[in-house]
Amino acid sequence: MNDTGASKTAQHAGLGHKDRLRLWIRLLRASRTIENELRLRLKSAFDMTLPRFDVMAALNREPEGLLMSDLSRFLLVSNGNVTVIVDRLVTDGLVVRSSREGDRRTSIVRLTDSGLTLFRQIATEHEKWVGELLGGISDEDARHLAVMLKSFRSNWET
Amino acid sequence: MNDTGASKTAQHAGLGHKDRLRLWIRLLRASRTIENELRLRLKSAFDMTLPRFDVMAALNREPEGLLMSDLSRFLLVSNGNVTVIVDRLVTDGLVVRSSREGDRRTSIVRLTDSGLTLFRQIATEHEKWVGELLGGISDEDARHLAVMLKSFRSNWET
DNA sequence: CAAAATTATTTCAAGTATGAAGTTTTAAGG
DNA sequence: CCTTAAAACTTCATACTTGAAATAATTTTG
Repeated sequence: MNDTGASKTAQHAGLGHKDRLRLWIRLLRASRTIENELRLRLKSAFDMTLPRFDVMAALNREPEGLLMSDLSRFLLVSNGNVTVIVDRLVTDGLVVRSSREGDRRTSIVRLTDSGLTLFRQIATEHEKWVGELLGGISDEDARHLAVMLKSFRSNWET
Repeated sequence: MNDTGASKTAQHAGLGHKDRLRLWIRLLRASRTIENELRLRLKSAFDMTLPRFDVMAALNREPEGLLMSDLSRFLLVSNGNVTVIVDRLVTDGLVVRSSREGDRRTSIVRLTDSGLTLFRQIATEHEKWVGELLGGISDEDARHLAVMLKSFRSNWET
């Protein structure tokens, strides 16, 4: 089972790289698989796209609203991207931009009432879907995984 | 540490859903973070995009070449998408479509010599980057994670 | 305070991405 | 055979995404 026995502490370059590469590929495939399935279901059940739902979910967490740059940072997508998605949600009446006292560069983005209503409907189903899609992972593993994924970031983000 | 004690076998609906949702969000954030960083580095070091590199990596695994539909299935992206990316790689001389005896609908896609040379250069760096970005995860955790992520899929893919 | 730097956002070109519709070719049924 | 169905792609309209450049407002500095 053990190879050289040096693997566990092989920080001195290159040895664990193959394992990490395999892990990255699996991580990517898992997240693409889930994302594809969620996209399909959102489309067919609610005529909603994933990026729009993501923005609504972020706004739902902050009843006070968020700046465009907050959305960009939180969702890990570019500024220009957020602009387009929010524009579309505004057109659909699900979201509003309200101007802010003291800083005319920014505007705060909030869910409208109908946006909130719709979000809650979708979120209920969405949560079930995720529960189902990740159902093959035990509760214990799920928690373990979540902890690992939470902490990995701080190690290289100077 | 334990709450009710019923969590481990709570298959009867709804209970683990919140945990799974959190896990999904972390999974998505982790993979977006890594993807964003890799995209940046590929661009600045090799003027290469991630989708093109993904196609080249898939082709590298199969010296015999792959059908368009094989690429689509393996990379989990649509047919139309693969067409565009491969078109671009052909234009750049990194890949060729060669027609096939016996079935004129299909063509086999392969790396060219220069495609293979370039891929190997990039892959070396790419592997280091991934090793670095996932370096915060111990070897043991990395293996554990990889196993979990490999098997989760079969549970709902009827 | 005025100039310079910073911050927040939008605009734009280029590149992905999907899913549906269309084309060409092959396989299956009769 | 010849029609029908199926398979493998490509094309197209629409939507998302990035990163760079442009705009506008605020803050910092000399």
